[in-house]
Amino acid sequence: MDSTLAKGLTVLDWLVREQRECRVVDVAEALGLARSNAHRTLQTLVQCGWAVQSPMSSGYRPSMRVFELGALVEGATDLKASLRTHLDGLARASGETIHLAVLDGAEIIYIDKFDSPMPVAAYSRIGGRAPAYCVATGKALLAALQLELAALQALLGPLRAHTPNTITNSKLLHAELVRTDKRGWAENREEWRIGVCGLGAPVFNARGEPVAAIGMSVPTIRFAKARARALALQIKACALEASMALGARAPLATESKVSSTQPSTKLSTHPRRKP
Amino acid sequence: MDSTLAKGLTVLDWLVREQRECRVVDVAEALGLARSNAHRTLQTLVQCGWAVQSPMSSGYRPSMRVFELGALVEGATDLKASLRTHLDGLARASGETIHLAVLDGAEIIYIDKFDSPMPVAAYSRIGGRAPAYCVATGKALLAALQLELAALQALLGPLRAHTPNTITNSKLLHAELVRTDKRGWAENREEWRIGVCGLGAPVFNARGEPVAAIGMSVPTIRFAKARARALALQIKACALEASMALGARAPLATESKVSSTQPSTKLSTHPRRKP
DNA sequence: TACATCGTTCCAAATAATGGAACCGTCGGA
DNA sequence: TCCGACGGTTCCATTATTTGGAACGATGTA
Repeated sequence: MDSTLAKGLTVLDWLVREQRECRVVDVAEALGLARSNAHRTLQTLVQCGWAVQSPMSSGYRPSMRVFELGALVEGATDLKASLRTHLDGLARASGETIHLAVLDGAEIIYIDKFDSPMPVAAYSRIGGRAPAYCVATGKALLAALQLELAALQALLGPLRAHTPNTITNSKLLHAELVRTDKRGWAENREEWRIGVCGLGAPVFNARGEPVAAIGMSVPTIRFAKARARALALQIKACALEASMALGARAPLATESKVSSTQPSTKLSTHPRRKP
Repeated sequence: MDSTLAKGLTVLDWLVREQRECRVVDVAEALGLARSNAHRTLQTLVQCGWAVQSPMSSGYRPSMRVFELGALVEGATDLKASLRTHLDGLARASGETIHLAVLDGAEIIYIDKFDSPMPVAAYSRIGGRAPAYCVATGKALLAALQLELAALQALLGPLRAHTPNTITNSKLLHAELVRTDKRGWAENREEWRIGVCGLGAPVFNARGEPVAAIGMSVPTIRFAKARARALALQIKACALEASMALGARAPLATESKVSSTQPSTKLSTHPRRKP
């Protein structure tokens, strides 16, 4: 373990999250480094182009290179571009806030967002995170992975309650995920933030792998049963179109003339994976 | 200069740009490191959460944390969100590809993009770069900085020609930037890519600082004089609205009843800075 | 079976990082 | 104007870390 590298990455991370111009002493204090050490580390970051130093104040900020690399990482740079039209359409049709999210371990990260004209209570940000098992996009992605109970438990660890509605029993969660995968969309009823419900559906690539989820955040007031159902179908349709745009194969017709060699369990209406 | 840190950052950078899962030997070869060294460095990146190792192939990829931090860096996370409506409107009104870009040294970086239904020859990517003096967004931002000739030369260095139309004389460039700042929009006539023209206008924040530029890429075929002019006025109007949305003050009325204490040179119709 | 490739571990030698001290510039009172 | 506090930067002997060759084991290939 290269401790100097770890130290430098910590400094960079801290610098980014601090969201303001930082001085040498700030870094030194915050991370418990000697002034000279903090100074040298920051200078190295500057020389490597990961930070910039203000010529007058001599304070430090992260450079745009971090943004540049971030944009590259989301291997989905094109994914985002290809799906933007779909998301925009959904945003207009529903009038609600729309998200695009990917799974990162036990959390989801929002990679794109369309704000509703009617603002939602919960504030979300591109690059922001949420526990996968608490939000609709996360549940949609987890469901699409079709994990066994044990694998699910291993991935998520203990389920913390964030509201009284959070599902904290992994067996219940697993059962819901199976249902979710079958019907093709996920639901969140104030399981992450009180006052905010959500709907989500997975998007598959040409290889049939779930690569992202389309989500919708809806204030509970506007989440009456009939409307929720209508929105859910909208999302599901949108996610299906999006999958098509990525080259996924069409769902298995009307499920009536499917050859009987197909396994009957867990048959969902999505582009198939694990063929 | 912490060389271990520099090495680690190089590895991370390389890993991100490689856009594929990389093995220890790949890194070792590409960067001239000993196998054991590359291995330890990658392990450190994984332990610090900047990379992930595939459990089966044991190959390495950058983690979503890099994306997360990138999104945070673009201090403009909210800038992007606030301007998205404007950009979208402009994209629809014009039918052309729209960009949002910020200045990073002598280059601009695209931080948002709306693709035209009629595709442009030049391919651009969110997170992509271009020389500021060759593209409309870059010229709009440079113009808004109101640099003296010497400062401009210092910032840009020698001007390389990327097409026969690229402006390679810094005096000519400076003169054009002064004009650009006055009229409120910038133009690029195949100075970066043959076949592609562009228009751009700066967006100012509440403190009157130029924070981004709205740009439009138009194939030369659709860039006839009359249309170009019409589009330029659209962009200028859009950028002004966007500036307002960020809290910039309105331009100085009709420039008629402006107090005579104002310096007469370089007076532009944008929200003022350097008060 | 033999061979090649690659990930990983180990360790003594070589090198780089560390942090205290000192220096210098700036700012804000007294 | 002088003083003291603060913070950025430089220096350097001590210390701790990184380094890379060698070796091991696993996996795949001729």
